Amino acid sequence: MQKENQEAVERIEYELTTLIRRAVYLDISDKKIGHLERSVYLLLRHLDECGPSRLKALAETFNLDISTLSRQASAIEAKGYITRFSDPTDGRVSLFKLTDIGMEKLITDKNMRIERYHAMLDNWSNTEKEIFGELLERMNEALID
Amino acid sequence: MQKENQEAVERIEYELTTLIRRAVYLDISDKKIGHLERSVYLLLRHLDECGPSRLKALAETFNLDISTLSRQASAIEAKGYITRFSDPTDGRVSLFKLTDIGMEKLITDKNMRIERYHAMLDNWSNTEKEIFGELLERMNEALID
DNA sequence: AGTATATGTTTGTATTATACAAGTAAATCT
DNA sequence: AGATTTACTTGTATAATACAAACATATACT
Repeated sequence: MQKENQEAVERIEYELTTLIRRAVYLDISDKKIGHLERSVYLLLRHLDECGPSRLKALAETFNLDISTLSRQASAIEAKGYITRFSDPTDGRVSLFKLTDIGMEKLITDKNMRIERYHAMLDNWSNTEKEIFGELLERMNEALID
Repeated sequence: MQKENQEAVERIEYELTTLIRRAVYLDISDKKIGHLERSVYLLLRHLDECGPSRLKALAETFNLDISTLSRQASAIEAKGYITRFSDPTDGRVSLFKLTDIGMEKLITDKNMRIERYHAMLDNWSNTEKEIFGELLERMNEALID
């Protein structure tokens, strides 16, 4: 079953698998130079965007087991970036929200990341950046099962 | 230091981190339905593209420790997808190459992956796919330290 | 040639992220 | 009020990884 755009799709497959490997490596290196780990960054970012969240919702967002999120959240809480409070309408539920420190960390880290993207994409035209962002967004839509 | 294309870059940063999380998850799910793990897939693909390779070179390619590659390669060898042979010019070096079975596995897996990309990108135009592939390739260039 | 040093790989050990299962606490249903 | 469900935590096992030590082979120096 040969597709008309076989080559383009093969290239996308190739480049995306490569990109993921490199990006994951970059995250690991980042950790060593003081950036937040990706998991922490994503969790803080989610709380910032979506407001207080419970573990179950976070686990679904990140496609991870609740027990994993439970430990992640506890660790991030211990660092003082988030706090936990009881849902007034349901005593079983722990809700998590950003602390001021967490918000500062998030902003700092986000800016460092964006700064790096600026540097990496220095020689791209505005239009190219816009198109890339748009296509990435569509790719992300497509990646949802 | 406000950049003229701040928004586009922020969007790229956002979408890329999201994409990585989703893609990593997809890889884990894939493993469960019979696909090769990403690490195995990448190693087989590299051997196919670059010919017989030594551990040190593989470790550098994937930004992993040599000891990690040593174990990965042994595991893949045990499955029969690659074989090891001595470099005739240097008795210390083990070179790895694909077996016939490994090549078959690689082709099958690659086709499954590409098939899925075809399905995911079904409603993209040819031009969009081409542009996305090209920009991904440039992004990958940019990601090299 | 013989010893010291460098290189390539393997193996031992510790850490981390993860899932699954069992346990605990709180809410809901009857 | 007791049974069931839901939300979370904790115990345990596994896998991927890095770092360090060990081992084998090659190269360099004298």
